[in-house]
Amino acid sequence: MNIMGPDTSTSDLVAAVSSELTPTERRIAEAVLAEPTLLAFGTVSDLAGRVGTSRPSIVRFANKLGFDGYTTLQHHVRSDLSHRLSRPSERIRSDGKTAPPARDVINGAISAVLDALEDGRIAELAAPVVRAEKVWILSGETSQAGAHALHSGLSMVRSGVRSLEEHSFGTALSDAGPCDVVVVFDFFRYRRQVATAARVFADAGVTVVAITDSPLSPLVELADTWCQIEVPAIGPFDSSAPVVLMCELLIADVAKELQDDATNRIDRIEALWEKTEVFL
Amino acid sequence: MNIMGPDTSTSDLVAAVSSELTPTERRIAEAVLAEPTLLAFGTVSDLAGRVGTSRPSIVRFANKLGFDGYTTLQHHVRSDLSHRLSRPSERIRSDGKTAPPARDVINGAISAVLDALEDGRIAELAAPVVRAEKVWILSGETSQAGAHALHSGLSMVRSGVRSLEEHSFGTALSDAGPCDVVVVFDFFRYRRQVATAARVFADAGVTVVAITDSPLSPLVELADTWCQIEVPAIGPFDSSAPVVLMCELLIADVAKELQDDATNRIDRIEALWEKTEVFL
DNA sequence: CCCATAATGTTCATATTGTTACAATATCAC
DNA sequence: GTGATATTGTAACAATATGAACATTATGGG
Repeated sequence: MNIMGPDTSTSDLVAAVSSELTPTERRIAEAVLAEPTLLAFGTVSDLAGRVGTSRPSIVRFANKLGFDGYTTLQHHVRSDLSHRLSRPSERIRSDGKTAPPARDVINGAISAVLDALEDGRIAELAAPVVRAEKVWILSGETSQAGAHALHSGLSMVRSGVRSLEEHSFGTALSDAGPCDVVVVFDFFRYRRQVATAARVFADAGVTVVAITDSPLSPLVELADTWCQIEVPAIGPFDSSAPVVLMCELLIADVAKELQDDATNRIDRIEALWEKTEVFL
Repeated sequence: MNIMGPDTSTSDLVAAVSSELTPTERRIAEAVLAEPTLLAFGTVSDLAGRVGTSRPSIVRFANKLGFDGYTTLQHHVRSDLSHRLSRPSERIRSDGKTAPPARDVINGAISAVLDALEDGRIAELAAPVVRAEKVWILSGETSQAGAHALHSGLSMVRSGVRSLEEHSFGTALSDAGPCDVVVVFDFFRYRRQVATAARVFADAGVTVVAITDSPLSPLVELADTWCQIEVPAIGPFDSSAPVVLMCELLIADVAKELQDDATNRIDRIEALWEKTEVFL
């Protein structure tokens, strides 16, 4: 018998025993996780057919989850499902009700990013990054998440990507030239260091791509291209999710432009990973 | 055969023929409407027993609704139900012969995060982080963005937050004790290093909080609490935006729990920034 | 009241279900 | 290799499902 409560979801059920699953049982688990209604509606034969195994294997799977048969497991799943159906919070019907405001703000910001970068807008930002000899990344402390995402992603598709730590501005700057590009992040409470560093880059002839939250940002006047990002608040902090998303879209576009160069690079990295067995 | 489309709800179905229902059929209709899962889950006998009638009456009821048997009616109800059950993020895939637009996939994943962490779910994840003496953060190369966001955010609200770099596992591990918590990130192509390191933590009695993409993840069995995150693809890469968002929600909740401690800490950091004139 | 007809219940054939016991196969330590 | 063990598939069975033909009961107009 299963020790877990009556309201345990399918995922939790599977999770509890995920380590001791045999190969076929794992396939069964994957199937029922991918299509949750299979367990609730399907018969043993249905499942066996779907997974491509025999009926007893399905029953044994149910046993391993802690039930004394498929029927019992199905009962559990069904009661859990109808339980969720009756709860109003699980709005399966229409989203007509009041959605929590935080949710709207976040969704809005994400949508805004997708809107802003539709069509050719990403390309405008990506173009200099594609062409650049070296790509510098510059950010304040609060917008590091985006910078970090950009750095690691961009490194996958091209070489010469370098992040600027707050202290090493000086040494790094001496390497920068007019064929380079700097991507600068800064948001509302604009940081002096970032702004001044960006200016130095600009003066050195480096193309400046700015990611910021307002046309009034000090970065905008320095920038050759720039992009506005809405920064929603999550609790006491600013969310970097929109920035991260933007960076990822940018990376994808750069990869697309670089075409073979990028894929070759990715393939090499992948091959290296395979060889050193980093994956399970 | 029924003339209505495949997505007609149960209520519409009975409404269409409500005028020509016999008394017992009407009772059946009432029962079915009162408890929608009856049709989806129950057998003919179940329903007959519930309504207090004979099995053939149920079949005839199905016929009157326009189906050629109970089985067909049940299929209809089930497909309608599973359609409604599937969250918007999944609905996209099911519709798709054409590849779903990136926008929807991303929005879906973001919504899924917000759904998954509704109610008290975040609190469950946050609680150990609040209580912990030290908080370790562990992640593979591809999920660094989330780890980074968590590290920098969490450092704002509490002390003793430490990230694990891939090389310094050994030294760091010797410091970890049973009062600590480790937050582990890993997604689909699960990395050997992360899994083994997590295991070492778990064996040392450290509370393991896992952020991963499937209950079948190797992290789940080690975890005391875990959280499932959908990882959408952006171009050739996986997006970390959902993970980042999740981390930020987590941080906000930890901050809320720590209340005064956190605000004091934030104030001190802010004051320091002011004094060193980091802002413009 | 009586009959025609609608409504419902009973019985049964057939198919399919879930389950168990057993055989075959693959896996792995030695 | 070889034997022990774990994993999966096959065959058999009792129980149950559905749907159809038939029997029964209720209903309402003449």
